[in-house]
Formats: sequence, structure tokens, C-alpha cells
Amino acid sequence: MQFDAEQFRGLCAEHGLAVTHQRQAIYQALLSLHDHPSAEGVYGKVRKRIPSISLATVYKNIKTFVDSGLLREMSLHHGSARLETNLDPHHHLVCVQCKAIVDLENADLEPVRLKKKLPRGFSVQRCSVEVIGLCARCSP
Amino acid sequence: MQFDAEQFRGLCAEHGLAVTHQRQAIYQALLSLHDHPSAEGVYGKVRKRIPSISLATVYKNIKTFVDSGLLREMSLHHGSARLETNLDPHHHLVCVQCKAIVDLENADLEPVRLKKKLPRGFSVQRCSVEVIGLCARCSP
DNA sequence: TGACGTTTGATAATGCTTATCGTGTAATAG
DNA sequence: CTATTACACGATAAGCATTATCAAACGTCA
Repeated sequence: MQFDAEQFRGLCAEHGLAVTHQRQAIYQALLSLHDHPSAEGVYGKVRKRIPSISLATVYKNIKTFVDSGLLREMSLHHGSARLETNLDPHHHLVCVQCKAIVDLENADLEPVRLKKKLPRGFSVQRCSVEVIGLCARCSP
Repeated sequence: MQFDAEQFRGLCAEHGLAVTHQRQAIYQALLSLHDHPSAEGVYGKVRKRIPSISLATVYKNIKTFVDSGLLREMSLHHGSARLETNLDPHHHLVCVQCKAIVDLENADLEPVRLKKKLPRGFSVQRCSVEVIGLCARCSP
């Protein structure tokens, strides 16, 4: 995706965020990094443009962007690691609110089928499906 | 799954692990907790049986179990949070070794189809597929 | 432009996890 | 059954990733 300063101003206005030099640089870095970077990775990229930027600023703005819906974290279970004793192939039902996880048996889903070739040389070990939503207890 | 002391001894022998009171209790706790617990959750459960157990022992043995293949961590990306700017529905190709992530477009996969009803009251927001394996660069 | 609320940078604090180290215990051989 | 030895345990310090704090600087809007 291409960064567009005008569009970024619009996004900030829409979410009630001030347009700062740092925010622009952080958002631009995020768009340019196509490997799903961590906060540290964004920091590295942004520092080339604003060497004096604080790591805390990067973290704060990532959090702000996630809260505003401009960004998403890849995993819902980041923080403490969640463990799994069921080593058979299976899938998960996950509540976005309470982070509860329920196993879905492999047989409960039609098998995952790829339409396109994967990148050359990638050898698949398993496929894991996350069905993400709101559980009954967390529904309003 | 049911805990079986004899079977646990077998597993330990198979992986060259000593059978200790603590390991048994930790493994038993893991099998009894069906909500994909964190280390802290396991600690809470095990402490009912062995109040003097150290949190470090719980962490060390979880690590040992994961390394031996008795257990798995749910997320490959636990540690630092990975970010995502692509908010359109899509999927991921993930390398177990280098943790690289590549987006798969929604159209590259046959849609996920459930065979069985989900728990009552669960409202699905989206489905995310992780195709997990070894990328070309990490292949031996 | 001036006043106000927000954001920034520096740094301290927190949470989760791993490392260290002296003591204790399981495994193995005798 | 006991001695030996390597591995595991408990207590605690250390290490990352992340969040909180607070004074100074900046963006916004009148």
C-alpha cells in the first residue's frame, strides 16, 4: 500500500487524532514494511527518518492506531503464551473479548483447500483455522 | 484426555526425561485444563497439589515439554507482537523456523466451511487460516 | 496569535519468561 | 540397597517487551 499524506490527515481527523510528524513517519513505516513487523522493527525503520524519536512514542502510537482500528495485531493471544495438549490436527474458536479458546475438531470443518500455488519450496506441515468472533457470554 | 501415570513414565523415558513428582503434577494439570492455559494458570492448578512448587519449575518444565514435543504453544508469534496493516479478510503463510509471515489473499483459498453448528450464541466475525510449514530459505 | 489539550521524550515500572546457583532427588551401576 | 552422578528443584536475579509517569513541546481551534 502507498502512503498518502492527505489520506493520513483524513484518517486522523476521522479518529480524533492530532497529525504529528512522528505519527506520519510511524504510519508510513508500517505501510512500507511488508513482513508484519514488530514494534521494534517499526522503531528501526522510523529512526532512519527521525533519529531522535523515542521507542515509547512508537509503542504509544501503535497502541493508538490499533485502538482506532487503523492497524491490527496478528495474534489475539499475545502477552502470556497459551498452551495446547491436543497435538492432533484441529482448529480453534476464539472470542475477541474474553480470549477464550475452544477446540474445533478437524472433522468439524471442510478441509482447507488452496486455489493457488504456494511460493516455491514451501513445505506445508499443517493448517490451522481460527474462527474469530464474540462468544455468548461476551455478547451484548 | 485422562492422565495415566504409567503412560507418563513411558513418555518421559522416550524423551530422556526424569520422572519427578513436579513433572507429573504439571503434566496432569495441563491435561485437566481444557481452556488452553497460560503458565500462570498451570501454576495455580499445580499449587493446589504441591503448594511449595516454584513458578520457575513450572516454566522450565513447560519449556522442556514443548521442546520434547509433549506440548505445543498456540501461537508461533508469541514474544513481540506482530502488526498488520492489511485489514481486508486474508490469510497467512507462516514459517515455523524463521517466523516469516506472508499474506495469502482471501481468493487464494476455498472459503472455510463449517460442517457442525458452533456453540449457541457465538457470532463469527472472521476466519483466519494459517498455513504452517518450512519456507524455502529454512529448508534443509 | 494565544490558550488548551494532546503528544513527545526520557525514564521508571510492570509483566512474562529465562538464567543462575546452591541444594536435593531420580537414575544407574555396583 | 547404597553410592555416585547427572539432572531437576526452589529462590531469586536478570532479561525482554510493553506500559505508565511527568515535564516540556507541539498541534488544534477559536
